[in-house]
Amino acid sequence: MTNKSYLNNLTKSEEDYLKALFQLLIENDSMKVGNNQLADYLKVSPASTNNMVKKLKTKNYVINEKYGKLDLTDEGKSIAVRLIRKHRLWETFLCNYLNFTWDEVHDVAEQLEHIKSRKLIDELDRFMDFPKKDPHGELIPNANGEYSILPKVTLSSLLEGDVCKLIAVNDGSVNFLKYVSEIGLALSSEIKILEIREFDKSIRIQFNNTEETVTRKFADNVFVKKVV
Amino acid sequence: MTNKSYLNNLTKSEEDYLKALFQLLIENDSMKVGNNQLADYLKVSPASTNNMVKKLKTKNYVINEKYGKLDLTDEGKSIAVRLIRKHRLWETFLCNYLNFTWDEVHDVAEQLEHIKSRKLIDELDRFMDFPKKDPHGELIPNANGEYSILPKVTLSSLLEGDVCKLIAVNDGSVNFLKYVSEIGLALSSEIKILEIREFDKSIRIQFNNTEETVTRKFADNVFVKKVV
DNA sequence: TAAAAAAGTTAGTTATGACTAACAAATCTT
DNA sequence: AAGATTTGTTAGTCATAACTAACTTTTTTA
Repeated sequence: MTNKSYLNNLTKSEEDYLKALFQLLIENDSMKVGNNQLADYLKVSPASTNNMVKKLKTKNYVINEKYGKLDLTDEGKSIAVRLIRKHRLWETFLCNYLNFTWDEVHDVAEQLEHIKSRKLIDELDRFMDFPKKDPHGELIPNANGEYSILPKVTLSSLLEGDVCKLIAVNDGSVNFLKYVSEIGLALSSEIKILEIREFDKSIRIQFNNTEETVTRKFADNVFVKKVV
Repeated sequence: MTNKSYLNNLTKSEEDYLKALFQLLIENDSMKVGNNQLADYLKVSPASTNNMVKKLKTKNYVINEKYGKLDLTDEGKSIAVRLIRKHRLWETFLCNYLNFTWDEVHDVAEQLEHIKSRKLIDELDRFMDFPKKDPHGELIPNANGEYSILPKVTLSSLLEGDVCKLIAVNDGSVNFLKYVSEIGLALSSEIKILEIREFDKSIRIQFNNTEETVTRKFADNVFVKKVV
């Protein structure tokens, strides 16, 4: 048996930790995720995290030596990817069929991703005709757990005069997502960098015949593909 | 504020107890549901039930005096009805859109009914164009919690020569549901009672140009509307 | 109606997964 | 390299919700 992770019966908490660790590992380019960092991310005390890490270590999902950094086993990764698949498929369903907006989907998808049924998620995938991307532009892992990661070029990494296309946004903050829609940005919008102000690194951009000034922090959460 | 029950934050367990009690009260014609009966139904020890009943009493969902029978407050009923609404809408979705069969839906719907989002369930309802009945023939409460109960005439209560239409089946047992589909019965099937055998109360029935003998126990779980 | 059975309750235990407080190890800083 | 800071660990507590075992009340039935 190569991979039976989809029939493991993990608690909601265990799943949350595995997914969080997976996402931190990606954000940090697979290097050095610490216990407290994970605690922070999950808004939980370091002691709780330490406990859970021990548990997940005995279950062979997490690799960690005392006072050392955290990593996931292949099993652990596989579970995390399945959770991300479920999360993104549900988000897609909520947006495309149930009239949810960008900023409303996250909380509900957090609940739905813990529903245990292989058939449910694979049928949902089929029902939507195997979507490739979720409403935030993130790639959806397929039923075999194959997972590609979008190369994350932030808007803030570009230079004056560059032109790019919005391919994804960070879905961590409801307020950010609302803001993005309010100013009229959407996936695939073409954005031109007009000016980067030295003083506060704020950026004047142009899109859809509009001009707008955004902060550096904003631009850090917008992922783009350079066009020119 | 007349009714805000949909924003109460109950645990999965609390919800399970309320729904179970509601269903037992209906089965027993609203009379005399006991602690141990509830324990039995939920496959849990009487001590656990006793504990939870106390908790739900202080929260004003359950009515019960020491050594007395159990009942639900209006609040309690309202929560239970919302759970039943969610359960039946999800079952309908799974059957009609995700290729689930009769016997596969129950377990997944048990999980889905605990997802907390008013918008999710109301939009799902709209998406399916406000279905009236779930795949087992049971009525789906509407968004205002209005709930009608099917008059439950069992197949076993009819007499020789009667003709009836199958309107619902008990969804408690996977094996029963599989059996129903296997012999070719479905909602709206017209059934004629050919003979009731005195010896073991087994019943010879005719439907779709087939004849079949079913047991009394089987007939107890098939709900019909008398036609002739 | 008194004994037996059934139903309900209480007390005490367990597992999960949070928490705080106190402590230990590792890493910065100068 | 020593002290300070950050990071990680341990011990002990709490709430939830299950359990068993022992006990009490109610109901049945002989």
